[in-house]
Amino acid sequence: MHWSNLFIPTLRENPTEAEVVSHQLLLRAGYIRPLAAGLYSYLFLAQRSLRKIAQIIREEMDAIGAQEFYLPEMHPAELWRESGRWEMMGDNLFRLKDRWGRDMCLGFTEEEVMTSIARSEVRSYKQLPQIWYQIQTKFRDEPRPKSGLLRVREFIMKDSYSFDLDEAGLDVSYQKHHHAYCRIFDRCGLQYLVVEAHSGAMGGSQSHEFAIPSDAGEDWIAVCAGCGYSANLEKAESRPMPPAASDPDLEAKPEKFATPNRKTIAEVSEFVGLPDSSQIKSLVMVAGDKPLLVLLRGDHQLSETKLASAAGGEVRPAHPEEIRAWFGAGAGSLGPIGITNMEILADEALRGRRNMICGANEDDFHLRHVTPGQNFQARFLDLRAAAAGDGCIRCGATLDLKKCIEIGHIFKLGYRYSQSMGARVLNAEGHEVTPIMGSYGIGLERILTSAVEQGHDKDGMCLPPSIAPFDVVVTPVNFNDDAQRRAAESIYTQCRAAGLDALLDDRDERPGVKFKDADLIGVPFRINVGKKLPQGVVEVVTRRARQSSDVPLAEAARAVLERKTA
RNA sequence: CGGGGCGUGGCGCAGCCCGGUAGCGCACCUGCCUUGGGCGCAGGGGGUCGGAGGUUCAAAUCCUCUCGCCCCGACCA
Repeated sequence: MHWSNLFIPTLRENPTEAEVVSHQLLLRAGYIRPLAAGLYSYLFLAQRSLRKIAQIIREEMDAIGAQEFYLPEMHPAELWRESGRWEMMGDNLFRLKDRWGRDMCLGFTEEEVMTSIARSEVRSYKQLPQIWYQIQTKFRDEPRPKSGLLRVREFIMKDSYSFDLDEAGLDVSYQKHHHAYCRIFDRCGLQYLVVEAHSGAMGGSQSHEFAIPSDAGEDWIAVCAGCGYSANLEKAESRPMPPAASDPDLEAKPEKFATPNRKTIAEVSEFVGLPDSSQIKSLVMVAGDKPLLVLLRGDHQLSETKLASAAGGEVRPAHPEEIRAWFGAGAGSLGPIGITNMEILADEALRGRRNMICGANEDDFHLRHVTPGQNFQARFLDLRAAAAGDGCIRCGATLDLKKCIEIGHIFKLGYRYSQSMGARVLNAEGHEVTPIMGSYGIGLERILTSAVEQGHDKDGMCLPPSIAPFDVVVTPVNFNDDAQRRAAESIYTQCRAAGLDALLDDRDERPGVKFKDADLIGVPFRINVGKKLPQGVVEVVTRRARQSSDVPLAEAARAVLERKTA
């Protein structure tokens, strides 16, 4: 294509609203323009890149026997009521009414639609397994869209769904997806982690997340440098660092002492001259309408996800009035001793500890010499969030926390949807059974965004050739020079004949402008046709490495092809 | 939903405190010039100052309300 005819509105300066690099560059390079909060128009370059990403995904999904569908993105509420998600999704679901007043919603994911097709058409185990997918727009009414294309209200997702007769079959479908996802992200030129993930409130037994380490990300991933264990912080287990001070070795009874105006862990620590890890942190949470007293080591943080799993549902912090009513004291003076009106859950890190400090359930008083399991009883389980510096649960090496972008998620759904929506097949014995499902998502824009986050420099993007909008740009340094122009045209034709996505920068601009623009939009290779032309030589420049080499005119296209596939 | 910030030509900003003819850089158009990293010179077009109401002889500027956007937090299979 000829650049002079294209709409590639590059900007010299960064728009102020953009903070993360990928957002700035996608705007500056003329890939996208904002329409409203969390809604972007994908201009020519973005669309080309997304099409390449979609094609890679399509090829790899097809390779595992998945079948592409095209589904409605506007759904009747009835389907969502059947699965229970109409109520569960809350404000995140885009809802609307048709002219007859019937409730509708915009596609969030497609479990309901896929399951409804399966239940009405799939009758026999002989038809299983099935893997169905789509690459379409999804809608989520995010409370806070942010970071360019990273968190938006309308985006493109590849989501697939597997239907199997039994768990062994689901394992196979899951592994196929795991494999396909690795192929997809490899081909997109991304460096990613495969991490154990929380399977969520929707049930499900196993889940992995594909994560791109990046400061722009919103997920925290715990990574072990020793054995490679990695898990989403919502799920990660760890061995805590030992307490900063050893427990006093003495037989003593809990003893009340005054702590005037000391409410926080830090204030009490300073007052008693002991580290945070010598204290018991007491949090009051509410699951449904049931209060829970949650105990952690003073320097640890609660993982609400782990607590929710333990409690079997969503949890929230108790309100100050509730705490006052249940404990007779404020939040700064709580402890487990004497508490009989609610269940007490204690983090594993408190097991075996002795003579610790906790609140006395009386304002401005604490207790010392409190020994878990002796002075109070509790259910011990893993409740704390892993922290950087903790030991790996598998090998003991030090865990690191990395911020990541979640680009893909695979998920054993189990019977959640097939059960509630009544999908049934006959098995080999002629008995009616419920098929087991998996669901598997990839965010297309997040692949592009991650590629920019991982590949950029001060001049712009350095996109991997597989997903860049063009492979190569041919740049005659002086387009008014007839010889250069003719040579550039001929090289451009050569490139196209070689199967390269080529762009000819035929604009009557100064060389600096052309070079800057080419760097900005991230085309992986550039062929400069300039002052060496009289010797029959042009330059092939690799964007990412900023390497330039002289090649004979006739070999320019082949040189790019070699570098692209290298 | 809580906290903070910002809305002035396509983009980046100044002007606002202390009311008095709306400005700068880039981009855009015309001409000349120039051609290896966002040239140079000259001329030119383009703005309901987010919106509504109020105060005032007079509002981009002061007051009230409102809308939008960004950031932090909460939220987020």
